[in-house]
Amino acid sequence: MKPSIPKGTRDFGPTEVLKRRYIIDTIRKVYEEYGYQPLETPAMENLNTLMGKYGDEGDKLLFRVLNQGQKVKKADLTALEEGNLAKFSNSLAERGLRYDLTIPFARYVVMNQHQLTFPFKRYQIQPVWRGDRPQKGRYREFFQCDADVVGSNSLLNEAELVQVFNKVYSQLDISVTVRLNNRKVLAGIADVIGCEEKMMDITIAIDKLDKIGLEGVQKELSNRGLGDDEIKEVSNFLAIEGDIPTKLSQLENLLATSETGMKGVAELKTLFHYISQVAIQVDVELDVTLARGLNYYTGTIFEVVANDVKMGSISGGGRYDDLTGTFGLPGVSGVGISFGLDRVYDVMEELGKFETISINTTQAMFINFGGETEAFAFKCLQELRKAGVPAEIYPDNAKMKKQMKYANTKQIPFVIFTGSEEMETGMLGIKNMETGEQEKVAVNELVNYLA
RNA sequence: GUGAUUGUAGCUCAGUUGGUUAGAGCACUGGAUUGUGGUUCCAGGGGUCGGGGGUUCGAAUCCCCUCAUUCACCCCA
Repeated sequence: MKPSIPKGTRDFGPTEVLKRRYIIDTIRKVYEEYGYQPLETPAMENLNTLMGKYGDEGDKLLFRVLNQGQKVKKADLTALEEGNLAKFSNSLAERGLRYDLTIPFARYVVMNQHQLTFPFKRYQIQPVWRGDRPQKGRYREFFQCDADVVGSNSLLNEAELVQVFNKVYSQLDISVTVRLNNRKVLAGIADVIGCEEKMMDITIAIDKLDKIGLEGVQKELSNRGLGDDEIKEVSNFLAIEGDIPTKLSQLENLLATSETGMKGVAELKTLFHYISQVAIQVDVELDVTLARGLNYYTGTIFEVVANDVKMGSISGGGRYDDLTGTFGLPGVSGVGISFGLDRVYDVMEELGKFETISINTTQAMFINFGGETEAFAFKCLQELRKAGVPAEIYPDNAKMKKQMKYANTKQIPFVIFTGSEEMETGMLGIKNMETGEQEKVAVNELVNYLA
């Protein structure tokens, strides 16, 4: 048979793993610097934990884990006959692969509420699964790097998360724009035009502004059932321009009649004030058209895009006022962000940011000359490892050329010769693979030489 | 779920209006060089042309089906 892996999944070879680890380590260190603590949850959750949390689209994209053993008898064949495929497929599975890290976190918080000290700050770097059609920057298995804080309404949390974006992307040397908005502002827009129930339709439409333009948005609003006057009012919001204080005051004017909207503006004002107090190198924008994010966001919304690469958002996040409510713990507010590891990787690859990262860890390799010298080299090797120097010996007495080629391909910086002559004199030949120079070094000097 | 795209050696790709034994570069193996890689030269191995069916004297090439890929829409990291 021809070997293959499932659609939208990937193998990661040694160099890819090292590059991915570099990104993960960068994010993890910044998270820890800001007081977030690690958490890991199972790949699988009970389906009822997951269902209904991500909208209809999300439910469709959930990977279900088929029931096994006696549980297959639970299959609802009546539903199948009636053509109710959704009901039928739900009867086949009770568990599913996690779709994001936020819902499992909420579940964890509720289950452990009495053990946790609030505000609780956690980070989580694990894979998630979605049954999308793969395309650029979109995979069926991908890593998210989340940081969330629950049990605090303070906008200082939001400000710190912007700092986290700033620090991580500065360290990774990616030029990005952090876009900010507030769900309450979006609700306010629907509010002032008297279409509260159409908030989702409006946000989905205006979110496409940069993609389909003003006329496209207006057309979409019309398709979604808005009248001409209402569309005109929405257009006023799309026309907001200028620096952040200007935008905020324009928003204030337009939203004056909406309590919710004004609250959103006030929150944005506070957040931008906090941000202005600290050093931020990346671009931070207020974008009224930013609507993206999952259904449960209620306050601040974050999105990060790379400035020099055409790719969807590489990070996102937001505040959710009642995330744990569905699990029986109402009134706990949280805010969090997520880095899309795979997209960050793709961006860095496209920008050539990995060229300076070393793909090798082995510092020295012993050539294997066979016979007694093999054991001698093996013994010398132990000295290096004991001193913490990553080293290896070529395991077979292969041709010199083959061994050298192996060291060269693996980019091992030093090759050590321990033939019969070296064994007698105790002076080992050590070759610098970069310069091609070779020297004689005593066995007990090896560690110092390589240090 | 919708619409396109591309499938030829391990990888990246040529392959003319359908015409002899399907090619190149890189990679790999051996040799020039029996204790010295990365440069050079020589030689070699490696192909169900994604799969199935059809048209034809003849198909990598044209038609149909199918599978896979990539991209876009929807939605999202």
